Amino acid sequence: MTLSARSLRSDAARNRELLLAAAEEEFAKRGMDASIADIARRAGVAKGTVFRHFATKEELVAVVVGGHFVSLGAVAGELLESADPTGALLEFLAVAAEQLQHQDLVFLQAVTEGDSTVTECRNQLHARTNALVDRAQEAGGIRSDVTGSDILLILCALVHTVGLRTEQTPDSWRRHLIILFDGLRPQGASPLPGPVSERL
Amino acid sequence: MTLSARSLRSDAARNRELLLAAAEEEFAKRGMDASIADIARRAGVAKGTVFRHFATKEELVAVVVGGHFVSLGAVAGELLESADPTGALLEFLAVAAEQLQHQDLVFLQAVTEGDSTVTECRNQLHARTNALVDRAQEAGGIRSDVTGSDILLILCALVHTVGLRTEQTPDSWRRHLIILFDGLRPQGASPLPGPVSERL
Amino acid sequence: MTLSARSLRSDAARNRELLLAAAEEEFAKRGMDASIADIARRAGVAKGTVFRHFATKEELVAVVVGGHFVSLGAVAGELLESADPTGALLEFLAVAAEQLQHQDLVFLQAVTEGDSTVTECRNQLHARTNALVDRAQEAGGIRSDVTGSDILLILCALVHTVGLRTEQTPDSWRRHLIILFDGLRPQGASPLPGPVSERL
Amino acid sequence: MTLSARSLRSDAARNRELLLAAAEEEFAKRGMDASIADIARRAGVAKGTVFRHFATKEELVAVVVGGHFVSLGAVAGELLESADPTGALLEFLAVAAEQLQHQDLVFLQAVTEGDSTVTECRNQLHARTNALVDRAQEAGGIRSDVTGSDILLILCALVHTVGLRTEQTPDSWRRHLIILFDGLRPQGASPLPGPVSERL
DNA sequence: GATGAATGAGGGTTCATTCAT
DNA sequence: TATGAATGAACCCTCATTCAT
Repeated sequence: MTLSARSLRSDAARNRELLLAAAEEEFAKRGMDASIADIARRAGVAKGTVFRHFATKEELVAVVVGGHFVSLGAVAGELLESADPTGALLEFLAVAAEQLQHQDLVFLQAVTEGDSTVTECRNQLHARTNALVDRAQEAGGIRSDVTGSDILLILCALVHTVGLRTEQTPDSWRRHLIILFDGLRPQGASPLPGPVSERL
Repeated sequence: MTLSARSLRSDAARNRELLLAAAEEEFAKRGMDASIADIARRAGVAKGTVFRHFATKEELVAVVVGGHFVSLGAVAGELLESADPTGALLEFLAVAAEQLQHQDLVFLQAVTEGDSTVTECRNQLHARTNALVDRAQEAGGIRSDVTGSDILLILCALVHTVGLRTEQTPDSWRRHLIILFDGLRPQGASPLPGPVSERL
Repeated sequence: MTLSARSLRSDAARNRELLLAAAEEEFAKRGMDASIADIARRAGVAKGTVFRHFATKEELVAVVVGGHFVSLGAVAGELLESADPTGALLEFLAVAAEQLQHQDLVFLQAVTEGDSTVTECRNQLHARTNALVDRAQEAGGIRSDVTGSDILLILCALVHTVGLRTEQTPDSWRRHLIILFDGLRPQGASPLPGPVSERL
Repeated sequence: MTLSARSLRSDAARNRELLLAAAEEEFAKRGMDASIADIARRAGVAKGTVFRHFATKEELVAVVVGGHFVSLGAVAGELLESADPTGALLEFLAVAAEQLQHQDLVFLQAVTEGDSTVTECRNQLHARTNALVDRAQEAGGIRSDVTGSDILLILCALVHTVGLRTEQTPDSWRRHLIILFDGLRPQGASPLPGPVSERL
């Protein structure tokens, strides 16, 4: 009974994963203009099934975006244990960029504004990124006038351009990430104007 | 008749400008989701008039985006005369960012893919940016492994985030631009992987 | 086995009652717009269970409506024994109105058109109401040109308005019922045009 | 020019009338469940055209319902000039019932709750009906404990049943109207409980 | 050239109904 | 028998685009 109950649910769970994967790809391609119909088609389910799993298109976006925040937060959490603070920050950026390659968090986040679950995930990611930055700064690895918010924002921005150039130079963001990182070095850093807000 | 023909033409020209200005503002606010109806309303003309001037919404976008390319190209052209190559590049970035503040070229460009006029404008902008970069590199002002494409792309990416954070820290891109520029310094630059394509 | 079979059956019977009660309330609140999902939720069962008991939403409506017919028919049956024919009719109307207060039979019946069970129940109610009317007419209590159909129809109509005015004057139908009854008096009654059909 | 402008508008005006007529019929048949698609089809226009004329389904309902209020109000207004107050009230009821034959105002009004234009129309109708009733009462033609609200409500209720019985006895409401009117006679009227609200 | 009415495809969402478990 | 996941038709509504005037 438990088994059958579980297997029933596992079908549903499978659809949920298919839907999230499909949504990920469709949102990556078309942003919020991705249609529920396309997502359903890609997942191989009927349109109605989408709404069984996610009450609203916005909720679907929130889950997708929230998932990224959680996942990035986990990466940051692990790297906070690293013995090499500066290297940890660099690795965080690399891993994060790799992971975000197909998503434009900055863009999709706009839709999610106000969803408390997503906000929470984001805040945690934020806190951890700030911690990573703090440690790198204390170690003298990066300039002291930069914040975690700056870095996350730039990171998202860089990744944003990926989708548009896939066929040509899908890896250009790697170059740009290094330029960014070089811009974070403390030696000879130019002074920055006004602070960035704490929100991502 | 010549008179009336001319006045008609000047009326039409005026409408065209009104429409472009309105489109600029609406696209800035809502991206491609801006509706023709809203643009027409803001321009003070009827919906049908939009299509008399621009066969398609995409064409309207193309003209707006193309306008930005031309305008940025002009800025780059002037700065190519500057006696201070490195300063010229920095200034170009600052002016471009300022100008793009309300437009997301990278985003809107996707729609324009394939429009030959826009491509041409973009190529010119590209060529001039490359020239600016070359001169700065020759002067030893910036690292030698970076291209004009890299810089334009990063610039657009940074500006992309502006719209979403208007109320909080509308100027965060200024901070990020400086970080970018610091990342361009030749001293101790980390090696970059593979080249970026020539296309913007 | 008998035991478990029986317990299953009584569970099913219980669910059936729960569903009918839930349907009654939901239909009262939202008419035919009440959703199966809401009814199931209110009854505390799964959606699928609704369809095990009632093949169709229409069938569920038919059973609910039929139940009212049966119940009203029973009331009429009892009152046929009364020693005061005119008082019996008045009481019938009062009791019926009270009972229908939350249901719009005339409305819901439209959906039931053609269901033979409901038709049967309705015919019985009809017959008994006609009998009540006949007796009252013989006793000289009400005008002779009115039929049971007239009265049932008017009754349903009056009750129909109840739902819409709940907060304001939930009892206005009591006033209207009396006006109706006064209209039934034989003294000085105006002649009525053409007969009403026998169907409710 | 005025001519052409007007003819353009007259096409639109024609569609508007076609739509209102179609809406009238569809709402009569299915109440609020009438679909925009059906209304458009019946009017012979595309779905989108409905929304050009009426921003919302509710607005369409409001216009239809409001139209009835206005029209009934006009009838009442004329009859207020009559030399025979009691006859005027009877005629008002007859004309109103005739006109409402295919509409269930009480039902559709629920949707319109809160629309200020409709409310205004309804209030005027209300005021005039009250005036008709007052005059009939002063003339001793009808019982003194009844209000215009009572009468309108009953009238709508009676008419409500029409639609459901079209094929059988479409005119049964004529019978019921007379019964209602007989119930309004002052002689031997039974006392009515609590007052009805002023709102229709 | 300009207008704005008309079109119709497509979008998000709901819901009765079916069916595997 | 009961469950609840899946389906797909239908709904209201938006919007780029066309066209008669």
